[in-house]
Amino acid sequence: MEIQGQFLDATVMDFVTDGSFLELPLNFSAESKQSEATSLHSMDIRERFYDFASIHGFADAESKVSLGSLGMENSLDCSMSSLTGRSKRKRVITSNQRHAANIRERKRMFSLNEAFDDLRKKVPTFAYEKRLSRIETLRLAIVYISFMSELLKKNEK
DNA sequence: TAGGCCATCTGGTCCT
DNA sequence: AGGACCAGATGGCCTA
Repeated sequence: MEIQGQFLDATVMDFVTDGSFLELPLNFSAESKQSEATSLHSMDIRERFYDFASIHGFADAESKVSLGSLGMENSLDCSMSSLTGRSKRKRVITSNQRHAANIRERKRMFSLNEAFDDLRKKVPTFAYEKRLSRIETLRLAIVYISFMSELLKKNEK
């Protein structure tokens, strides 16, 4: 099943980019048509995924506000230590250890990005001239999974 | 030029 | 104690 590179139009991208779908109910269905604009939006997405699914033959076509801006930086460490009941311990670290930690962090971020690349390949997109950012990838994946779950439920009936 | 995205460094906390 | 994880800061690159 070759999904990559065909399915993302500008409307979907806008949706994914602005993140407003996060406010949508997970179970968006044709039966529970809400009058809200958000539900219309979700219907649009859902129909587009249906189109995509039927094109590819696996569905029947019918069928962080920053803490800084809130002035919360200083309260963070007190709250953390008070929550955990631990006193802050100052960790002494040599420059060699710092260097080693930096390398480990780079490796960690590298594997995180590999995972994002894998996810990008799984998420249906148009042959979009611009690759999905990490946040767009996550958001689109959420939409896609919701759509597929819905599809599965429908096919079970 | 501003804003978005990303890589990297860094220090703090969590976990083994 | 030390590695993993996390989030903030910073700087570079790219695009509208």
